Amino acid sequence: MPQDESGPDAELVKPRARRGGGRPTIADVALRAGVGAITVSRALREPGRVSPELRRLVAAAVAELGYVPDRNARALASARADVIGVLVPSLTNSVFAEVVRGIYDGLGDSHLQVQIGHTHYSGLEEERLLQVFLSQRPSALIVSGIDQTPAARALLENAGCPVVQIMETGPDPVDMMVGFSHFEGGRAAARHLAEAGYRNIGFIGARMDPRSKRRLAGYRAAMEDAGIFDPRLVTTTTVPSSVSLGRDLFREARAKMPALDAVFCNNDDLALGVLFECHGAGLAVPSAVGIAGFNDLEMMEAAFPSITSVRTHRYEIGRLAVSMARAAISGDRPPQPMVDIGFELMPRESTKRAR
Amino acid sequence: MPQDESGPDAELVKPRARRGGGRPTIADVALRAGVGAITVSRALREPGRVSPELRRLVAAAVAELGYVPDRNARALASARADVIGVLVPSLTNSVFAEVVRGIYDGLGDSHLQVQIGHTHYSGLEEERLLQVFLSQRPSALIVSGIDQTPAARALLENAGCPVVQIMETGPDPVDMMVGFSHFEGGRAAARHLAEAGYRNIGFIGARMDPRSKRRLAGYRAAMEDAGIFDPRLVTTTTVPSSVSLGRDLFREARAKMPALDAVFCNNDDLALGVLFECHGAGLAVPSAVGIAGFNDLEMMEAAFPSITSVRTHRYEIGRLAVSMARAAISGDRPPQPMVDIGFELMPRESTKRAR
DNA sequence: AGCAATTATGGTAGCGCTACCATTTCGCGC
DNA sequence: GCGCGAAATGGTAGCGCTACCATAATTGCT
Repeated sequence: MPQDESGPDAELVKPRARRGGGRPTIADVALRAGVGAITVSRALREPGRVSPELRRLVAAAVAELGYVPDRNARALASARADVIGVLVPSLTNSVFAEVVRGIYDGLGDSHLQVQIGHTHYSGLEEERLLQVFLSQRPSALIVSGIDQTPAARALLENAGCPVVQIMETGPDPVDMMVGFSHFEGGRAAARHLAEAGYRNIGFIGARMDPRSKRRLAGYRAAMEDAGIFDPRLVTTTTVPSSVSLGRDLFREARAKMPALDAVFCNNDDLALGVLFECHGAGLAVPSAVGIAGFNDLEMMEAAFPSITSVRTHRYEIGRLAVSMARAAISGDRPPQPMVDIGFELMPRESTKRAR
Repeated sequence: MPQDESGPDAELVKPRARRGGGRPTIADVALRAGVGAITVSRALREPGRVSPELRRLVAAAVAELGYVPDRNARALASARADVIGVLVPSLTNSVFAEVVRGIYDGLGDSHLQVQIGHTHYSGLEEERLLQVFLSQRPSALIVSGIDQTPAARALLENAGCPVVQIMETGPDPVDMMVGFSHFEGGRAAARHLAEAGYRNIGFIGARMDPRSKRRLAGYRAAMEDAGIFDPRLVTTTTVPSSVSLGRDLFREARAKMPALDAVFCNNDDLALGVLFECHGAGLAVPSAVGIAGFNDLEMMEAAFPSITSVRTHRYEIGRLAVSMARAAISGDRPPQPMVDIGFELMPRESTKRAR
């Protein structure tokens, strides 16, 4: 016990104001409850290991003092921060915004916090952020995609915490995985257009990150199966996606291939742009041009005509990723470390060609 | 100095493996560089206070050992986490997604991290999150809006760190403020519609959070100025905004007021829904119905016809908020603690009524 | 030259918590 | 009755860093 407020040597050793600003500490709670500090710590973290009586005493003292544990001290002492690091390419992409919403919702009443990093679709930035995150000893990591650089992959493998890769499925998970096959998603969309009777089905893609490339590969597979693939049907750019880019790319595609009678778009923003371009150019949808998008954002159903899209379960991916991470943190790893959450083709007016 | 690796009492006091997992610490760097630990600390945080020679030695030792400072230890010792807490209503609202992007970009090369909390438009949730954030002693707080509950307001005033309120301007800032007048934005949009020759100008609003209410008030002021206000022109709901909700509300508005010849929408999602509803119902835009939105998302310009909207500077608000916070953290508060960043009316095809 | 005022550097003592081990208490089987 | 393992509780010693103060080295001034 250091000393009383007016102890004999109060002049000698000035009891300088507590650095922390006078918030109650675990020692204050322990004193008030008449137990050891460690018991307070346990009562808060593993209530099962403390007798009900003491648990009640501690709870009362916590309430009386308005005690709030100091996360920084806890993290330092346990060499583990109650933080889940999340790496996404971008938050303005509403697909990832919904994933992140799912992640937050999945936290529930746990004391975990989320730390978000934006890779801007750059592997190098991803490496850098991983290092920053790891320097905090996170409880878990959630990363987007399966195309990490070798260095990033090594960091993840030695992270010393659960890792969940999201958005995609693949053969070689670092640890756990929740996603779906973009290849199959692309294939399903292209097949749907072919079955609807369209013949010159274009592909329009922006950004062309790895997932977009796999959608393109799926499209190509379906087109080759149907014997109607032609490289001139494909129009892509590395420019980030937008609605107006959809208009531009569609114009470009038609210029290259005037017989174009349908397009499968990389994502829904582009699809919306194509729809507007058709309106502007007086092309009837779906009779003259069929349109299919990817992700099935809310507006696809509300559009006129409503736009066919491949629904992806973004919110659920976020929730599931967190729930798997939480399970792994508490020691019981999910029996199934890889989850293919699938997708759903949503056929709508924009591909109902009158035959 | 505790003891050598094979000191005399190495058997007595087992030098158990370092808890932290063997990462180099500041003491290792100090030893390597031949300086005191505190000098290393200073060389990293305030290089100006260390001689160039030692600075170089320290930098070399850091590089050799791959030293990364432990944020948790730093936060505990300094009673200050290098974290900016950010409270937004929702991240799936792309308006706030862009604010957040601006915030991240505004961090630049500082060592600050961002912690995001979602209030879900709830004052109580905002209070709860503020308490969680404050328990970490953040370096600064950025909160959305000016309508905090009294309890939240008190928390902010005693936060002990810079606080920036964003998205709006108002008379009584907690500390600093970056935003614009939603009232004036709403007024400008309504006035524009009136000047374009529309007479029965409706207001469509979803969610109706405080900012939406102020836009409505601005609309009403403009309408009363023009002598054409009628309460039946206003159609609102507390349901969250969406494109399909825009369609529904517009149908509702027309049912109530068949003479409706224009609408000012709370936001761009609703405006897009109105456009689709017009397409679906065969109503010509802009001749039969004028449409104006709010925020000026990218798709407004790309729509057909392009949609008039009030451009808000969301990304800039985020950037500016961080730069003000950073200035305040380093002691030089911006001379101008309140910034009205304004807005810009973007007149487009959807309100070009042929007269 | 002499001395205060200023720098640059270092030592010490925590920040508030938890890992680790020690101690105590209890119930159980023989 | 006694030993023994399990459960409950506590003490001690840090986790890695920085605030605070002390000391040493330098400067500026009269």
